[in-house]
Amino acid sequence: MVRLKDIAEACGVSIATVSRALNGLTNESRERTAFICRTAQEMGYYPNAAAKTLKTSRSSNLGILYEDRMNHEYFSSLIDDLRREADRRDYDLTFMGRSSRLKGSYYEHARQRNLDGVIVLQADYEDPGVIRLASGSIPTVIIDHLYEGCDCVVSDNRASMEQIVRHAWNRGHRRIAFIQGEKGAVSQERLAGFYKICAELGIQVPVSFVRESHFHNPGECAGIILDLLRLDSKPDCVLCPDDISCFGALWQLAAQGIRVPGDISLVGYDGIRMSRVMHPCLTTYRQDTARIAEEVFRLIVDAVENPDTHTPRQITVSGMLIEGETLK
Amino acid sequence: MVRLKDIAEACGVSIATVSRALNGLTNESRERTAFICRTAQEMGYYPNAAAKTLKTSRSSNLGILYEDRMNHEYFSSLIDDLRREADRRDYDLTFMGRSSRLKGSYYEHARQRNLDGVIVLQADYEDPGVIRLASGSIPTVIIDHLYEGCDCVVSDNRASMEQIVRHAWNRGHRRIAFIQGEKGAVSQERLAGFYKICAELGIQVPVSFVRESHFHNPGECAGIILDLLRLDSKPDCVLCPDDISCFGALWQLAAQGIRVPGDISLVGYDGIRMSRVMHPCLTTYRQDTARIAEEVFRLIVDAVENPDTHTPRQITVSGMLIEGETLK
DNA sequence: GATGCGTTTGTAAACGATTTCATTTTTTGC
DNA sequence: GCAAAAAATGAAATCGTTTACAAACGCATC
Repeated sequence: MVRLKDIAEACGVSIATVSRALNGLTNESRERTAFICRTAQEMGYYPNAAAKTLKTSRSSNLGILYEDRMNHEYFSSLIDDLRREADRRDYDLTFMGRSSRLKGSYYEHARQRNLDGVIVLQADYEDPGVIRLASGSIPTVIIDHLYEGCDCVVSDNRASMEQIVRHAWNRGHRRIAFIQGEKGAVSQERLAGFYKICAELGIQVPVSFVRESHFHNPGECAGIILDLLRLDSKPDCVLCPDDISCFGALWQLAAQGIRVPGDISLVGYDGIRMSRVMHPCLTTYRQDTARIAEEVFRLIVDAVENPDTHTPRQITVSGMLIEGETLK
Repeated sequence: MVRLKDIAEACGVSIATVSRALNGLTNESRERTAFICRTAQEMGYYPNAAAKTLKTSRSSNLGILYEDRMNHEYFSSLIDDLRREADRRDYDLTFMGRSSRLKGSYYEHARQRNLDGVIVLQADYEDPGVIRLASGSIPTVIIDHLYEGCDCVVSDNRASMEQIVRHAWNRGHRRIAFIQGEKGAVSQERLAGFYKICAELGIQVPVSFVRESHFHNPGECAGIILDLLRLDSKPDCVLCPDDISCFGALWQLAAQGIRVPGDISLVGYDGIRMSRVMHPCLTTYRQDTARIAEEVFRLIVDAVENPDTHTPRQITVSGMLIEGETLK
C-alpha cells in the first residue's frame, strides 16, 4: 500500500509537503504541487481513512440508525435516496441498530467509530440510547419524529390528510372512515389533520369511523374494514394507514365479493411502486423521499461543518396525492 | 473521551497493561486484570476504532456493494438478513457503490476504508472494478453470480425451475411458456433448468414460448404475455421472471378480462411479502435470504480470520415453492 | 542466599496521516 | 542589488492503539 512517505521519497520532498499538496493547502499554481499530485495518482495512492480519522477525528462516515426489518418500500426508497446524497457529498453510510451488543449504546457506537453524524430513520424513540443521541453532541437528524432541540425532517402528515379528504369530498364522498396506524407522532398528526379538514368541509365523523390498526399489517386492516361494513351506517370511503394495509383490505373485500370502488372507496398512503402496478391501482399519497433525503443532508452537513453556528431546525416535506382506481 | 491512558493513570499501571487486560491477553484470573476492566467500564471507555484499525489494519467493517436502487424486496430482505448476521459477529456494514467519485474503484475504496471484506450484492459484473475486487486480496463474497476463484453464494436457479415446472405439470399444464429476465448467469441457469425438466417430463417447448424480458419490469412482462396470447397455439401457463413482473402481467390480463388462473396460469419468482397479500395471491418460489446471509458470513468470516488456509468456495442455497392462487 | 525459570509489567516504537512552528526560499519594493 | 515581506518547505509532535522486547518480579530448587 502506498503511503505519503513513499510519494515524498519519489518526489524528493517532505511528507508534510505532499500532504499539503494533495489537500490543496498551498498555491495550486506551483508546478511542484501539480507534480506531486500526478505522482500520487500514478503510484495509485489513496489516503488511509483510519489515519486521517485518528488525527482529525473526522471520518466522512455517517451512521444510519434503523432498528426494524426493512420491510417497507418507503424505507428502502429513503435509504436509496440517502445513499445518493451521501455519495454526492463524499460521505459513507454505515448501519447502526439491530445490535445486541450495542443495543441502547448508539451514542457510544457512534463515538467509537468516529461517525461524523447519525441519521435516525426509525427507532424506538423512547429508548434512552436514542434520546441521548438526539440530545448529545454528535450531529443527529431524526426522520419522521419530532425531538425538541434536535434537527428533524418530517413529512407533512397533517396537510396530506387535507389533500386526501378534500379529494374524496370532491368525488362526492361524505361518509369517510379513517384507520390510523399505531399511536405515535405520525398517527397523531394525521388524525389531527383528518379532523380539521372534516370540520372545515362540514363532514361529520362518527366515533365508530375512526379506528386503530398497525402500520403494514394487511390482515388487521382487512379485519377492521369488515367491522366497518357491519355498521348500521357504513362509510363510503376508508382511508388506510398505508398501501400495504390497503392491499390487505382490497384482498379481503375481493374475497367477499365487494367491489372497489363500486361499493366502497379505499385510499392508501405512501405510493409505493407496487401500488402503480396493481389492478385496481391505488389512490394514495406519495411521500417525497428524495426531498426528505436532500433536507436531511442539508441539515447534517451543516451541523458537521459548522458545529458552532448550527442551530437545530425542524423541516417539513410535503408529498403529493396520486389518483388511482380505488376511489371513484 | 476516555483513552487507554486515562484508565492507566486511574489504575496506576501502564498503557500496555490496560490494553492487554482489556483484550484478555494475560492471565484472566489475576485480580488486577478484573480491576482494570471494571475501572474501564466505570469510566465509560470505548476503544477508538480508528486507532485500532490504524495499528492492526483490521476494521471489523464490511462493505456492501450494491449499485442499483434497492427497488426490490429481495434485496432489502437480503440486506436485513446480512445486517442480522453482521450484528451477531460484531461487524459493521458500510455501503459501497452508487458512487460517482469512486465508480469502478471499489477495491481502492475498500482499501482506503480498511474494510475487512466486501459483500457483492449486485453490480455490473463485467466492470473492471468488480473483477479486480473478486480477484484481489480483499476477502470478497459474490451473491448470485459465479466468479472463478472467488467465494460465491448463489440461489439454486436451476433446481428451482425443476420444482416449478414439475408442480405445473402435476396440475395438468402441458404448454408452459417461460419469460426470462435479462441475460446473465441467473437467467442462463434458470433457462437451462427449465429445458432440462421439460425434456425429462416430455414437455415440448416451442421456440416462441421462451421470451426475454427484464427483471422487475411489469410493463414489459405484460406486453410479452399479450404477445404469447396472440399465438396460434397459446400457452396454458406462463413462468414470469419475478413477482413484480408477474403483477404487471396480472394487471394487464385483468384489464383485458382474462381470468387467472381460469384462462391462464401464472407463476412468479421471489415470494415477496406482497405476493401473499394480493388477490389472487401468487404461486411463486421463495428465495431463502436468511440462509444466503448465513452462508455469506460463514465464508467471509473464514476468509478474514484465516486468510492463509481459506480456499474459495461456491455455495448453492435452495428456496421453496409457495402455492398460491395463480396456478390452477 | 544465589540460580534459574516462568510470569507479569513497563518502555518505546510503530501504524499513516495532519499540523504547528521554525526555517529556508522566493518575491517585492525601493 | 539589498532589505523586508511573503510564500513554501521541513522537522517533529500528535492522534489512540498494539506489540516486540527488555526488565522486574515471584517462586521453587539447589
